[in-house]
Amino acid sequence: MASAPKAGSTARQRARAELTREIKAEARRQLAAQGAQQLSLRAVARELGMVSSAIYRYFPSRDDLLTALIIDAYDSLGAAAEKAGQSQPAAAVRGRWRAVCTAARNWALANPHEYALIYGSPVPGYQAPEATIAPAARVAVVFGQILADATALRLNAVPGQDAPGAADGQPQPGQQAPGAADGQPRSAPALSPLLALQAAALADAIAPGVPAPVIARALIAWTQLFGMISFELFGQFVGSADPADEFFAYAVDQMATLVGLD
Amino acid sequence: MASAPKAGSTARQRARAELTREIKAEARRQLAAQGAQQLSLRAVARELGMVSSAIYRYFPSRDDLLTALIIDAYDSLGAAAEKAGQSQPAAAVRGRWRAVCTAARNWALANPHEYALIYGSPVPGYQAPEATIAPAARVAVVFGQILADATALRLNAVPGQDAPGAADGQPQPGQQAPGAADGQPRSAPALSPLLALQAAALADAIAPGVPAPVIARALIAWTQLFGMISFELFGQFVGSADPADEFFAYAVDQMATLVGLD
DNA sequence: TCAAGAACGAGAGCAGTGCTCTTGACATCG
DNA sequence: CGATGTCAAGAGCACTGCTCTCGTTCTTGA
Repeated sequence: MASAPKAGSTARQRARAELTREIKAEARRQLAAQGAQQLSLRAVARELGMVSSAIYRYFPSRDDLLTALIIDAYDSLGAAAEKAGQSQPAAAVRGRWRAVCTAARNWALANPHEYALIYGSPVPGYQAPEATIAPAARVAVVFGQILADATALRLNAVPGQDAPGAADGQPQPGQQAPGAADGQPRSAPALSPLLALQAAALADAIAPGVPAPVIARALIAWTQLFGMISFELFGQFVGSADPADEFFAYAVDQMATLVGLD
Repeated sequence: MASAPKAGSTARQRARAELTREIKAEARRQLAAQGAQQLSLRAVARELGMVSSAIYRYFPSRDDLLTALIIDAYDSLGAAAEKAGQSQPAAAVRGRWRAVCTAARNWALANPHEYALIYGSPVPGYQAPEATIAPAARVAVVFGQILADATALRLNAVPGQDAPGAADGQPQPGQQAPGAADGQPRSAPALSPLLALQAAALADAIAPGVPAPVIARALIAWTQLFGMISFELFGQFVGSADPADEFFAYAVDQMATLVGLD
């Protein structure tokens, strides 16, 4: 984000950007080492050879430092997901889905404290500021693109036939469930009006052209993915699916089928 | 748990049990009001009119107090799930599944900080002690019973025919996927050896007689459920499935179908 | 019954935290 | 050159978890 030192700045501004970056780097180091709870402004300052009050010139409070780290974490995870999403040909939607899910898990396993920071319980009174929602959406956008590509592929494959109730994202309730013969994985219950609306809005935002029922199922897969990662990371799997590698692969596959990825 | 004052104790023991309970109650109040991070032994002591060091006679450290609260939270959630699981006739497996899921969500919404305590990021160096795993398993046990009942029902309904590869919970890989005609929701990929083993062990523990593939899918549903609740509680749904009531009902239904609940 | 001993509450104290305020040095710009 | 704004530093406040010591009180065993 704002970590590239602008060339045309005064020395003071460059020094400020530099120090801001160093503070974040040291804070990230402590975060990775001991978790968010143990992140101490004083310790960061100590490590950087400055006095604690100086930190407040750069981050007005501990929460602001944490927010910066949260944004970085979202961006880091988002970049990993995007890279994984482009690692395969656009048409290989199922392979891309698998790659993105695996990338998300690997990122979480490699950066458990960062993951806990963004997908664990939010810090006490902490309210996610506006600046976090865009980076937070990056992973969702990757999934949306895969869905959109899959939908477009299906439409092209069967030129004369519309995707079931897809055009307006607002199918008549109870009308588009018959038979699982057209790529829809299975007869699905009709979406409630509000849910259909939410799905349509989501499609408009990040997955143009994708039918609402597919979006709704993708939401399921989305929550399943991060639920699974959280369970693994937070130790909820001990005694059941631990180690979780094979269960993870199985679940990713099942969810791909659920959302109708070929 | 150990909150009922034993009758045949000395006055001192009764006073100790009483005070232990009061400390936990006040701590729970603070937890509900401000979250685990803000839970302060000193504040608890202050509120109880005692001096902070006295608390250490009852809980050797802050973590021990938190552990007690965690166990209580698991028990509270487990009790809610069990009650919901028994709110309907045993044969109504799908209705029971729905009831238990809804109960879990309602409990989480009513006790967000307690939920975050047990399903959010684990506190810094906190390692879940042995005493927590039994209460933590209560919800899983409820789900296991529903699965076991569903399996038994299916076996009784088709007396001459075994459930596919169910008897030993260890079906021959790649053998039981053909056709979705027997209650299995859909052709499913074969389980990997390790996953089949984990599922079989899990079945032995809490869901006797349930085929391994069903267990594996139930694990998916399990992680999906808590992933969904976490996303709702931790604000990951803002802008997408918020409010989440209808999405929740939809997802619960889809997961019931996934695990093959009629 | 009565003394030894365990359990207890109170208090002082240590090391640490986030954060505020003031002070004096320095760089930048008019 | 001088005014202005930025900066690091330090002292200090209120708070935290936790330890240790000190009398007191209750429990228990001889």
